Amino acid sequence: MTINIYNSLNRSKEPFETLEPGRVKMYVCGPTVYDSCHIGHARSVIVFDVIYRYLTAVGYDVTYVRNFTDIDDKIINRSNELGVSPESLAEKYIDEFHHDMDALNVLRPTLEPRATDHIDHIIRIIEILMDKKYAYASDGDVFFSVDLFKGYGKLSGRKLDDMVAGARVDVDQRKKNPFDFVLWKASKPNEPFWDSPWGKGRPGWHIECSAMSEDYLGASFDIHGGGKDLIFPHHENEIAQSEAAFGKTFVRFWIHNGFVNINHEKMSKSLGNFLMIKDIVKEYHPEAIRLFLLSHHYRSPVDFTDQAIKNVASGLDKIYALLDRAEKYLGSLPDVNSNYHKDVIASQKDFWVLFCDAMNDDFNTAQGIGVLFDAVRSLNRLLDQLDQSDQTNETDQTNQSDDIQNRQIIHNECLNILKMGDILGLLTVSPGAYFQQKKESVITKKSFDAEMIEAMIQERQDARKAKDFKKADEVRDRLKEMNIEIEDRPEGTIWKVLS
RNA sequence: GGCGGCAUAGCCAAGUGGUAAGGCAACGGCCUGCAAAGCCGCUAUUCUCCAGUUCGAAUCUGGAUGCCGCCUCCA
Repeated sequence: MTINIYNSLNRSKEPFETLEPGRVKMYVCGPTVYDSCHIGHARSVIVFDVIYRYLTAVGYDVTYVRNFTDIDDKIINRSNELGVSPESLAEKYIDEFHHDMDALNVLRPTLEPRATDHIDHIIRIIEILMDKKYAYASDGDVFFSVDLFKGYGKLSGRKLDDMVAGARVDVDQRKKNPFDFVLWKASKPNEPFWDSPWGKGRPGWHIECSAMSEDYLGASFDIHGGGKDLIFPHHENEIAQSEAAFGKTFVRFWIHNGFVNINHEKMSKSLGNFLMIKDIVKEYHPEAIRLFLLSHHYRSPVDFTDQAIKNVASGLDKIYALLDRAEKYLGSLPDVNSNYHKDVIASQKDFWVLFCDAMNDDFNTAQGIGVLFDAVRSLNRLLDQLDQSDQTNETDQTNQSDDIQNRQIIHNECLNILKMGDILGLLTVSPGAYFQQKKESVITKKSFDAEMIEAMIQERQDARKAKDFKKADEVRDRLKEMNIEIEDRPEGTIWKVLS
């Protein structure tokens, strides 16, 4: 089995090979903790969450590091505005980040280091760069000299000569080249600072990632990820610093996710259209948000609209409804938490293998979700057939052995579906809990009374028994207006909330 | 100005040389008192347009048009 990954460094898909057999070392740029997380953060975090889950599931021992940038101009500015310390501001948003991501079923990485815990390490790397003459100091600031690093521009495809210096920003006159960037920044009065050989100051933005990745993963590691916007200058500068300091290839595979638009527009401060995670999880099921984000390839842009996510939510209902059917047939659903990576190599092309084929092709979750729905349809079809034969056949010996066989098939197919869900971070609750949760949310939101709904359903049942179908249909129409749909099942009438 | 990306049905979206997955929506059928759910069928002779390479192109090349991102310590 080979996983092909699109490597931003070479702009092509390449077979994934690790530095150490069976081990993956992965670093993903985490948030600067000065504000609440929005849907764009969610996408990045979820994309790499799925990559982490998949690599682990197929048997890799993955060390996944995702940092917090907890010292930075934006944090300082914000804390000044609010009159709180930068530390407490960072702490607050780290808590909120965890809270949001937990709500979205995101697994915690192996390590979540913070920049401020690595100041000594940062200073050491800057000293190495000073010794090697890649860096120069000026008035307490330290800059990296891009002209001296031969590979500068190799990730972003930029050539220093082609770039218009200072096209959009004033050039700092102390820089030897306008694209030189800050490694260490002298602190102004009333700003947080650490002592350094160049005076009191704080790290530049890019150097922290070089320090933390080296600390936990070494000077050379397998995967580095982040949003597309980080390619230049952040990741370009990380490469320059790390490779200049340590003399080794920094990262083998660079993975960058695309952006989220809101109603065809970029999220921006001026438009005021930032969609915060804490707000959308109130409106939509967290798994609907995941399914929505993962139904697009991770490198493509995603356009978030109410209609789009509602459509996806209908699809999620469909999967849970199937699981509900299967659970009733089997008595209980298979346990997906059992160790399953060993059976990845299947003798035939079952849905799990097809799903893995999709994932192996640059983590193509959109295609994988297609396979998931194929599996759902296939299992529904089988259950339909069994329902029909139940009605026509009497029990005899052959039926009993068929029954055992059918249960086995349904169990396996169901397990495949749950395994796919496990990789995508979906289908993590029981079908009963899922539909119950939807009911409760509509009851709370619209202040409906569950007992009232039950009473209406009973009213309709009574009317049906009396063959008063006109009245029965009226009751059903009234429920429909309340966004509630009923289903007459063999075991009784149930109701559910429309997405 | 430099660099990069995208354009596939009513909508969303896979597919990167071998004859168009999947979801949502619509319509027809089975089922049902009628519905709903589920299943079956139907829905792009065709992938923005033009030219080229090829036995063969949504996929490769050149050009046109449209949209978007980065070059601002924005995921």
